[in-house]
Amino acid sequence: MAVTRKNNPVVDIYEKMLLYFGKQHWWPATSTLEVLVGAVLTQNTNWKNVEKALDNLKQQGLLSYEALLAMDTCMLAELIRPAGFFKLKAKRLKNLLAMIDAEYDGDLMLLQEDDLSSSREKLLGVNGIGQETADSILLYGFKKPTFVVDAYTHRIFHRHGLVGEECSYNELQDECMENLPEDEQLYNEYHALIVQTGKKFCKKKKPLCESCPLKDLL
DNA sequence: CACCAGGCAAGTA
DNA sequence: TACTTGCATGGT
Repeated sequence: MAVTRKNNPVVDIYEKMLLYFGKQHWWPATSTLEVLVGAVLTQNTNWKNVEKALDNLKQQGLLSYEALLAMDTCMLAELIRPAGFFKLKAKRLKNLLAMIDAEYDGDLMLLQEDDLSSSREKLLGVNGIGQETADSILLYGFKKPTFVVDAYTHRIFHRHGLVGEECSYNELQDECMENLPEDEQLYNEYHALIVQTGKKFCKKKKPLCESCPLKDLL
């Protein structure tokens, strides 16, 4: 009975979200580098604030690998101020650029063309790049088939009894990837839809919402 | 006013 | 290892 797939809540959640919101076509960026920068800037930060920071860089024509590498860290911090944690994130961006410079000769394409596991390890080795940021870069920047897990994923999956309260990033990621075909486009939409659903229906203070499209799956 | 946002690392015991 | 705290702006 290999062809018959039993009822799969991970798939059900996806289909409900897709039906409600439609395709998201992430990541909202016009270059690979913009994905990397946005991935760091959005750490524990509302995307609206990230957009302001990105606009500052764009308006100055400074959203490029070369410009950011050459830029003084204090100046970078001021430009990204609206994104919050700006001094910290300026350093983190510099750390990322320095890694690309040292490990890939400053060539973003070499990082992108590296093996998934190898490039993931390199990203995780950067101070300031954790698992979610690394996976966001790999999936949305480099189109690699890795699943991005975030706080909303944890909240929603736990609410639906799919994972425990104290489950790790890897456990949650495995739960997702084991129940879905290895498909970069699917992972792309899935995480984007989780974020949309989370923002609209699964805030911390609002554990349950009548109009949530996932309500009848509980 | 309090609370939250598309996390991560460092400090403490 | 297992908690706790710092980082910071801007929206609701």
